[in-house]
Amino acid sequence: MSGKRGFVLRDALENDIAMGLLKAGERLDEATLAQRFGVSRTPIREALLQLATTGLVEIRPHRGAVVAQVGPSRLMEMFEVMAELEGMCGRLAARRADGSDITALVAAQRDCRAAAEADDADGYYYANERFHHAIYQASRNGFLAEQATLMHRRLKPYRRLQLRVRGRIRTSLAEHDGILAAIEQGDAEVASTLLKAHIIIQGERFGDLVANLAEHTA
Amino acid sequence: MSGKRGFVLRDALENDIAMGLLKAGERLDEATLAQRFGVSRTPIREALLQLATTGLVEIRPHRGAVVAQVGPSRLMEMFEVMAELEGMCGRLAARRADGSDITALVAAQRDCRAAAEADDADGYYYANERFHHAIYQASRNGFLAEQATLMHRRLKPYRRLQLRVRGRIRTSLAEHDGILAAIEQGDAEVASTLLKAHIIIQGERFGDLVANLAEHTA
DNA sequence: ACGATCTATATTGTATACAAAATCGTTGAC
DNA sequence: GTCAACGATTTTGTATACAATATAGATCGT
Repeated sequence: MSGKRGFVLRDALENDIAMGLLKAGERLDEATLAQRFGVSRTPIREALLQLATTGLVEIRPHRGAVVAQVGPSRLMEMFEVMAELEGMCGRLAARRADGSDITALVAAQRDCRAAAEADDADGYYYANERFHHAIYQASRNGFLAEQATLMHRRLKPYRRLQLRVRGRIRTSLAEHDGILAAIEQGDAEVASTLLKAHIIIQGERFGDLVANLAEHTA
Repeated sequence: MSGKRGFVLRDALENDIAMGLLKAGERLDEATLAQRFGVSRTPIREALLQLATTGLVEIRPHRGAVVAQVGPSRLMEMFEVMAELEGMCGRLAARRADGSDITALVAAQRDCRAAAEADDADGYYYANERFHHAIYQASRNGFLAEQATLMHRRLKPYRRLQLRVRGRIRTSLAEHDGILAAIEQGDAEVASTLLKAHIIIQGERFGDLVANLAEHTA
């Protein structure tokens, strides 16, 4: 009863968390999940274990798994680290990017602009993802690219929310222009600084969002 | 037949890899490991999965797990990232460290000096570990501290080897002095720069070691 | 009536049984 | 004699069965 082998389950759960289908703090019952995906508990447990290792869920011994609670302060910490990693990618990219890297970056930024002008939030989301991934690649440090991609995935759920913030897309696009220019010109420190700011701003914006939300629900 | 629950197995395997008991590229047979630890395959599989997620072993579908092959170039990439993370820890520590953080740092450095003067390589290894961990803590970014600790663990096997290099301990100790001073004085950029260099040098030294080894075996 | 302890239930953790896939050895053809 | 294809064996992947622990409910005592 399954072609659902390996990484598929993990991705599915990851996506459900990213999409908000599984809310933070929610219990992840193995039997229920097993039934829902039509597999036994074993592969479910393996998927949960992987998600726990990457920090998306928390497993307490004999007490089951829950979607990881990431409070605002923890989230800020994560964005702080992400900013540093992206800054590093940018710095290395400025030094090491070759023709094909630049081509990919320019193409991604073109898509970003198109989506922005069409007011297509989802489209911008994906184009933005490609843009950043292109920077990771351009760093010419495969390990760094992997780490950055992992972090990116972990922050996905929170990033997604705050793209809806009014005017954010336009600002983001402008920031991309600056970053792209710095990388093209090989200006490592500027590229790093701009990228760091680009990410940190997202964290701060998210902080505002959370504060707002807390106010409304309180 | 077991109080070996949870993280114990993972730690044991991790340690075996770090100690070189399990060589890079070596196959990790589930049945054999199960017998060796006196447990069934299930917890072994869980441990391997976790190690795979952190990158210490590689699992190829239906083809079993092997200790991850880290070539010299890959290793350099990892040290490059580690250097950036440590640099970040240092920068934040210089800004945010409080009295207890400084106390821990000074104590760790005292132990380092004692071990160095006694020519105790193992002792220095552990004191050095405490010193760096103290910096992670002092960054006052819990997430960053976790990430840095994880990276540290991943590089453990390689770090250990190159501490034997002649004169490295003395140099390392001197570098610690500079780093400690910068953090105490709150000089964020100096702390960051010194720490980055401190780590990168290790990567380069290891590069020399590998080159030397390759020469001898070729 | 409130609280604590003991028991029943449910859920996680581990072991075993079974299925699917890959490896290795053998056999057969050219 | 070499290479390829087939089959036997080994090993991974999944399901189920069993054991251990935590949770919740009920009973008893104060």
